[in-house]
Amino acid sequence: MSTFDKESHEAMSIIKKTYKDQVVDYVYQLLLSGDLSPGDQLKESLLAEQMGISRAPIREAMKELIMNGLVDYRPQVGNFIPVLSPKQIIDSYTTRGVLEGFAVMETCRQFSGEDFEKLDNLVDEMARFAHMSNHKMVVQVGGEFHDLLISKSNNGQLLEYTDRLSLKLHILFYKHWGRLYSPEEIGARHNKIVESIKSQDLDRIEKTVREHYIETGTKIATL
Amino acid sequence: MSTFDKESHEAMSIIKKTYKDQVVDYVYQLLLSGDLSPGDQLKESLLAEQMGISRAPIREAMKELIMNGLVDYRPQVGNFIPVLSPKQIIDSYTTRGVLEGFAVMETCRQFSGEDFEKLDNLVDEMARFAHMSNHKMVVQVGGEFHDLLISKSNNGQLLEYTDRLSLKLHILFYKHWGRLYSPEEIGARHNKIVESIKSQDLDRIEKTVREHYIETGTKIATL
DNA sequence: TCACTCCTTAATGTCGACATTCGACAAGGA
DNA sequence: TCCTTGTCGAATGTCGACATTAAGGAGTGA
Repeated sequence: MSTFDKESHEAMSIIKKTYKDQVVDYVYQLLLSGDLSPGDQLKESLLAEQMGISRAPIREAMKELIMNGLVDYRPQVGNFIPVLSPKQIIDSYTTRGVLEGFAVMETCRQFSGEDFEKLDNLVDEMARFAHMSNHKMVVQVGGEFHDLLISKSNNGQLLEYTDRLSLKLHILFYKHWGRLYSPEEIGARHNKIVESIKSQDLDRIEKTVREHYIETGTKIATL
Repeated sequence: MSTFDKESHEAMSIIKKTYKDQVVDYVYQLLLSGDLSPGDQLKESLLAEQMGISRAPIREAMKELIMNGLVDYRPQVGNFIPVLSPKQIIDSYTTRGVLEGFAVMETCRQFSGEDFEKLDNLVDEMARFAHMSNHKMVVQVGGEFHDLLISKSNNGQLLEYTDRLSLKLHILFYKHWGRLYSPEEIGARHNKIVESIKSQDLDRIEKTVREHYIETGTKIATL
């Protein structure tokens, strides 16, 4: 039907409508490209000038970035890209491990044979891309892996927090993810998670996922 | 010294400075007093008129309320007090239980004899106030109890989320807390937590705190 | 009666200008 | 030298007005 076509067309072309959303994406790009580094200040006037808009939508975007932990706000002073201490890095990853560990544990019985097949394939892909030093694809496939892990949970509150955390950690540290572990280690570490789910041992699952993230955080914190 | 006196005086008198903070507090009061109920819309123009200020600080305040989960934002439509379904209530309490359960478990060895004395006293107080049907004090002492429980944790990321969750749940449901359980049940439920910490059994501690909150959420969800 | 279109209304989204406040640096005195 | 004080610049905080858009009702046709 034409109605559907129209809707899907709109969905494709007008994904970003308000200036606020464009600003958020712009800042994400600045961070991912390295043009913006921890400690840098985001000056509203400067951003407004660069994007050819007023400060109002800039301020709106700042609030969203603050909510997602990608900007530190100091009243009457300004907005800064956060500089995470080693402990703060570990804390963030630990919290993510606590939340996702619970999510996976709680939903472990919903994983089908097809799901396990997908998970195994994703692990293989990660190891293969790691062997080819294609760090970008390692990160992408790793994202799919973790998305599938928590996809069974329908705890909206928990997913809200895990989404925020994974976004924050992705933006701030994705550059390191591909080089943290050897291809063999990457495969082994993620296989460990899949195996724990297959075991249906609740405590083991939760502990495995938790330690996976704590290990990752500890490693990043020591870079 | 006069320097100290001056600082403490300032800290006492100039707590609320910006209009934004005043708006946030104003909305909290509206919620706590019942003048604002789930489903109600917060119209920027109306709030601005009521407080004699412009819409700019109102919008700033909305962002903070959204971040804390006390306002639902619908683009181009407005800001609404969230209407939580029974499942959403349970999800929120479950998530709080997961986070605080981990926090308490991880710090259980730091509780001193003095801490346990305080915890026991707080439980007694709660039961006593419950017997007197002083629901307000039950809630307040309960807050002190839970604050002490997580006070040992220095995981900033985890505390950030637990603070947001406890604030949200307090604002939305504090009215019910005093009447959920009998005085005996209140004492028993909280004693169970203290006893688990005394046992130093990590799994038991985490499980106890978790179930404490899931139970509470389930009970509130059925009201 | 029902469905569709148009229009009005009221809310949010954005703008440019002004007010306020923090931080740094320079000047002065113990 | 160190501490205090005053000034200045630059950034955020706030304002009132205008632009844009979503929701609901009036009106028309079958």
